[in-house]
Amino acid sequence: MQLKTLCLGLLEISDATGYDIKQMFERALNHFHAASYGSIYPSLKQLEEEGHVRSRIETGGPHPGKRLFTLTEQGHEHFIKSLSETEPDETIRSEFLVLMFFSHLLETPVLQEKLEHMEQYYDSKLTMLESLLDQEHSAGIRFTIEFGINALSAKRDFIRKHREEILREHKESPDCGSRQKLPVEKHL
Amino acid sequence: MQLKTLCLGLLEISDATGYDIKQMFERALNHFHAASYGSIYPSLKQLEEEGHVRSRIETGGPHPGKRLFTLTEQGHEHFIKSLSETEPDETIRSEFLVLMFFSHLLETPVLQEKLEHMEQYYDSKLTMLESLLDQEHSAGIRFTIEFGINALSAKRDFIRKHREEILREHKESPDCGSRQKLPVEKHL
DNA sequence: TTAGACATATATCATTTTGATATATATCGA
DNA sequence: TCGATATATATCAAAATGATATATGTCTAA
Repeated sequence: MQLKTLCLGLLEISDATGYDIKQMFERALNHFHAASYGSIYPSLKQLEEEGHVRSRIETGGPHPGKRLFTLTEQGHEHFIKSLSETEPDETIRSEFLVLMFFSHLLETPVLQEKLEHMEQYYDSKLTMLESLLDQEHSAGIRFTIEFGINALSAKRDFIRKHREEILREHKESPDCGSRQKLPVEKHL
Repeated sequence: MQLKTLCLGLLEISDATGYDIKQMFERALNHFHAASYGSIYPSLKQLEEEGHVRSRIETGGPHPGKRLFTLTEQGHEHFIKSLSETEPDETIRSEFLVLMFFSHLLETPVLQEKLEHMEQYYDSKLTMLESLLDQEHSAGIRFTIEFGINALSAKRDFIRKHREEILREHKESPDCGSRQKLPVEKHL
């Protein structure tokens, strides 16, 4: 699913500026989809060219001149159709696991620092998600929050459970930066 | 961390062609990092220009003409440094959760199909990961596999546990495609 | 009261990455 | 020996990131 489509979806919730959309990504979609201004504004522009959204410039208010986008009937229809057609999957890019994959090349204190950092990372994400539960949400949105909490705590707990063991093993192992090849099957 | 850096890391394991690197991504890094040919080949080219890798054309073998890349000492050093400096985090893009977020706009049978699809998706990923455990691995690599299994099963089990409930609730609720606004706080 | 920090708001752009396509040879099984 | 699949490289338009620039509004502590 392209970002354009997702913007359409967010405009189902309420009329919004590009800035508002960015906010929604950071607040409500934070744990499963990111987006940058560099893609949001061009998306909105294209969407308007295609007739899926309309925009008007606000005259009053604290920020006159801001551009508010509204979904058109065509855009609504298009979103429903796209949504029905997207097959569910997920993509993960974990710098943390890259780090762990090559952890034999790190020094033990560095590895320790990374593990602690990651545990904190998950903790802060969890706190953020849990705070969302204070508000009322549709069943679907509630599902995404609870799903996120479930996944995040599983990962945090895994680190908690294995950190000491990993660190102990790591301290005892030899290499660390040496140029020798890994004891790994070529086609692993 | 850029793909270039990661390619360097994979060349720590063994000399490889662009194709081999793609294979490693699909087999060993599958559950936490993807990469396409369109970025792998250019990365390798740049890496060579920068002196981080060297390449030679194979003359014999079943595929004469293939270009084998080797890490240079400089490349090795560079990788260790980059690795120590990357702060651990992870990025998730879940089309599945996008679907769930807007699930009130889907028809119940469609939602049901998506949920089943996702459960299968996690199952097949799990099978793949579990098969990796047959081989011997460094502690770090073993960690990435077990971490992946842990996270994947948490997510699969969450769907299993809540699928019926979600579907029941969904069937009872009204909207589905209607243009009415969501009962959601604007700044959720 | 006012300077500085932070929030709101939009825009642009080089660089990176994706995803699709094209091409060619090798291998393996029916 | 035909066709499917695996090995191998390359290119490119389109999408997305991440950084930067700009401007105004609001809140707070000296």
